Amino acid sequence: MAYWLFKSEASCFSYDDLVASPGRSTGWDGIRNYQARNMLRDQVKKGDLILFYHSNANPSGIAGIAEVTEEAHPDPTAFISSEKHYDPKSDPDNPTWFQVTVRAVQPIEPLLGLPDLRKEPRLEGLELLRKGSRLSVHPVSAEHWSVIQELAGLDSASATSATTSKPKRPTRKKTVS
DNA sequence: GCCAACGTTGGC
DNA sequence: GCCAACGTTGGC
Repeated sequence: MAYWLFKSEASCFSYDDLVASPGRSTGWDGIRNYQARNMLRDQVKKGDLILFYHSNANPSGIAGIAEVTEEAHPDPTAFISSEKHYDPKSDPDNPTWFQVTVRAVQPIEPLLGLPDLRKEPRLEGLELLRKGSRLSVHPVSAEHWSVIQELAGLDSASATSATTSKPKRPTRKKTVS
């Protein structure tokens, strides 16, 4: 199980928007950067946990936790000409761009602001905090994850309970999509 | 392959 | 809105 940070412009799609989505879930579409694409496509796995970061926001910061519910599949918005992130060069038979599906797990209220993250010495090395960093999908180490849970006032038990307290069911094929 | 021009991201 | 830092594009 791995940890990630996903950025979203809050005015475009916020954590509240995710919570309000059907099934508290959405396809993480619109990624058009190869480095981020490669991680989405190759490394982000079902069950991984995500820090949902509001960029270009007032204030910017981590607004909640989400989880990966479906691994990489082609990003349909790349093929729709009316979409903002339409890419005419992407071939449906050999897609360039991918998305994963994510579901809201736990909001962080109040949001854990960027200045709070910057002043925590234990978060040194977090990609988000690197000068000039623009990567909208990147890994978070288990150590950094744990520090952020603490700063957010979530102990690791409560953060995982949201995913582990669900009734266990035998694995089965999806019947509805 | 180099690199200048341009577009985008994202903090402030 | 400003601007620094990146990523991409395209001429050569």
